[in-house]
Amino acid sequence: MNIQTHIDTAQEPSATQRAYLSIRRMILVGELPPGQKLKIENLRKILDMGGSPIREALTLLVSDLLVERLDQRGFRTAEISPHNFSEILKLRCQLEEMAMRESLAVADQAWEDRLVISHHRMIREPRANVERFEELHKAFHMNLISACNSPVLLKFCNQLYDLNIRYRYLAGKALNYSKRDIGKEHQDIMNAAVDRDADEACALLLDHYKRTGAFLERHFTLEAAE
Amino acid sequence: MNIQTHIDTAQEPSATQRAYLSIRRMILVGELPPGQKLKIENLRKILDMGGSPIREALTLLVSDLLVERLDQRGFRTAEISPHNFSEILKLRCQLEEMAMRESLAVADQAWEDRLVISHHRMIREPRANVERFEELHKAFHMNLISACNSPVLLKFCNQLYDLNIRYRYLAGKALNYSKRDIGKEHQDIMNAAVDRDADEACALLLDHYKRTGAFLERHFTLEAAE
DNA sequence: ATACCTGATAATATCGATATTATGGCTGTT
DNA sequence: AACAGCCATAATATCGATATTATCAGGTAT
Repeated sequence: MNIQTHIDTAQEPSATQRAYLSIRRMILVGELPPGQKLKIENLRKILDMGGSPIREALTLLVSDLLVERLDQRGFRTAEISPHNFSEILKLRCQLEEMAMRESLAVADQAWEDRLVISHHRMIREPRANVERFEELHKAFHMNLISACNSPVLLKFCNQLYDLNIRYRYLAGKALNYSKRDIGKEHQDIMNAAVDRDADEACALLLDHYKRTGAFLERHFTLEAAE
Repeated sequence: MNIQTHIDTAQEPSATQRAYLSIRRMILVGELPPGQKLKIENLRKILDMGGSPIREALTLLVSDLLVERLDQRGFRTAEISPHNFSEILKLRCQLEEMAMRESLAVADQAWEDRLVISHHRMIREPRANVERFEELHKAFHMNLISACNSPVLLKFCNQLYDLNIRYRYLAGKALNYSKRDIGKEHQDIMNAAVDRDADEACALLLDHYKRTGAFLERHFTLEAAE
């Protein structure tokens, strides 16, 4: 429910857990569009369970900022807006820079191993399987900052990552990476990180984010203007 | 449930809302000590309501980091530790500085009015009524940064504020303000803010936090060593 | 004596049903 | 014709009960 990007305690998940993961996924990939009303009855049928775990899952999603609760009028998926996107991008850059610097300052061998492994897995995954790739992509980015000795900061970064990826999914095919070599960007960031070169790693990371950000910003601003 | 520090839609609150506020208060002021098991049955008796709103309130508190959920073993209040305290203090300083600068950069007359009013109310409140004073104290601090056009950042600051205040309550009477003039510190921060002097306001604010922080840090570190 | 298994107990997680509350169309009035 | 108030409908919020799961004490085997 929280961070646990790399580990996954393979237990039979509770109904709440299943509901949380399912609904979260549906929101992130856009199956449930922004502003969509979330009727308990509907979700019950889809997920085949009682109302209580659904309510609980939705409540968890509220604090992830992926769902909004209205007085006594139920839940709906969070709205999107150009401003909200800019806000998330900006915060993400600031918090991840903090986290990166702290992480690199105390990073040990175990961290380095984690990082290299997650990078390897990411580049080995065919880009065709979008959701799986995004999962590995997130794992890589979270591992960069994972040595940072601040669970709360990591939690915030994790949340912001999810909020951001939602916009990426919503932009969907419109995303145009043609002028970029994403693979090289990742490689360079990792190299700088392994060298413990915080300035360089942060510069590359923020550039990595801002490139995609600038594109998406334009995309959503234009779309909102329609 | 979210920010709403200054406004309060005076509607009859739902059972969930009541449970959330009650339990949150009990954790913050230390009536429910750190690590305390939270049995639904107990809370039902105390709050006189069904189990569902309680569960939902506890779920909300999980994402406030005030409550922890254990697999299938229920809930308990979050543990405390010197390291956790330092982490919160540090994050708070960094995030509030960001928020303060953004807030002052775009602050308008309405913001200034809000700030002055909340300051006035705070200094008028007798310190005897601790909980009421703390409420006003929080309102003042949140108002400083309230013009910042970033709801997510405000939400984070709000959360961190609550996590921090919990430590203050736990230290309780041990808190020794004798060498400080808290009233003047607040006044100076407000003056700098009203002057839109971001550097000065931030310097004073961080000093304000770090003074209390340094004391509490010592307090909890010593206590943990016992 | 220690460790492991087992059953009784207590607590949780979940469900189905009910009471409460919002919504939207309809009627009557201005 | 437009608007306000009202009623039927649908959805939510909440409750009480049940099934599932963890905990812990007591007993047995090593």
